[in-house]
Amino acid sequence: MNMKIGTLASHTGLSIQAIRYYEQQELVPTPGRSSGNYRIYDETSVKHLVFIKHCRNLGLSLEEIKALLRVRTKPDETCSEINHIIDHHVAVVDRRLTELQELRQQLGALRTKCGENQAAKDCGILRELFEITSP
Amino acid sequence: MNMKIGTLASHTGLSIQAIRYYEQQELVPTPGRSSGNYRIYDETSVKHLVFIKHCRNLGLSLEEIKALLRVRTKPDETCSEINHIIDHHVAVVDRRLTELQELRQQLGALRTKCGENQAAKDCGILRELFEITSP
DNA sequence: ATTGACTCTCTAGCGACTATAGGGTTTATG
DNA sequence: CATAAACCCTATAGTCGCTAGAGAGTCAAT
Ligand SMILES: [Zn+2]
Ligand SMILES: [Zn+2]
Ligand SMILES: [Zn+2]
Ligand SMILES: [Zn+2]
Repeated sequence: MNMKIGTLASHTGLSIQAIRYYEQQELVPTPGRSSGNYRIYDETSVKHLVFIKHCRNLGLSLEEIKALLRVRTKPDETCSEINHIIDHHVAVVDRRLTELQELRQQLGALRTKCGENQAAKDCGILRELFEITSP
Repeated sequence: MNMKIGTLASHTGLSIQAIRYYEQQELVPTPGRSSGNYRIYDETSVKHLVFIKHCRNLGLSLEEIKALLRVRTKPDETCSEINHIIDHHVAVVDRRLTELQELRQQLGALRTKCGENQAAKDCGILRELFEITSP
């Protein structure tokens, strides 16, 4: 049942340093220690960290995850903050998507300016980068 | 013709600190100094920094920009490295786009799990985040 | 002479870790 | 039982591309 940090790391797929970092940032409760000062975890710790990992995979920041975890400890309050966080995050992702799509298009256009191996002084990409004034 | 760093900053739209940072990272040549130890720039500096700014707007890293600038100083070599950099960068952007699109879809699906303000213990979002095991 | 606007260097901070150094602990093997 | 391998500890520095600040110096105008 009990395990040390290495086992927890392989059970969760997180790195040992990441787990210690989450502890320092107060996303996970301070674990107990063995006689040799090793951190001791159990199955609850695994679930807790898998929750965090899943949120990180969705791109949530540690502060956002912290807020979700806080709400989880107050099961009788409303979950409006949760909806708020997800909605905000969706908006951020949408904005970033739009930016990246524009970028992609500009890069594609730029790439067509050079056929293959020309002399650098004749390279259409360099010319374009040097001449274009603003996006 | 000559100008100090503040003027250069407003001519290029970059911050003063960014310009000094580019100098430190050797993306721009060490500028001359006035008697009072102020950096002195000219029109060439403006073009140089606008080039950098344009590349940054395309998401290129400072190292990539450094490589482009190096090629520009060797006008008789081939521009194959330039194509290489752009191609690599397009690939990075494409990968990131795919990731973000998946993320967006997962977030959208997650958001539908909660109607509006329920009690936190009944919130479908929290439940989903806690139960889903892997992406 | 004193303000104010500008500039200088140096340092710390952001986010979310990773990597290293220099130790201590536990476990397995001979 | 001794030793080596594997594991763990803390503390610190580094990543990237800047931003923000402290504390000092310079230059123009009033
Ligand atoms: Zn967010
Ligand atoms: Zn070319
Ligand atoms: Zn790139
Ligand atoms: Zn809810």
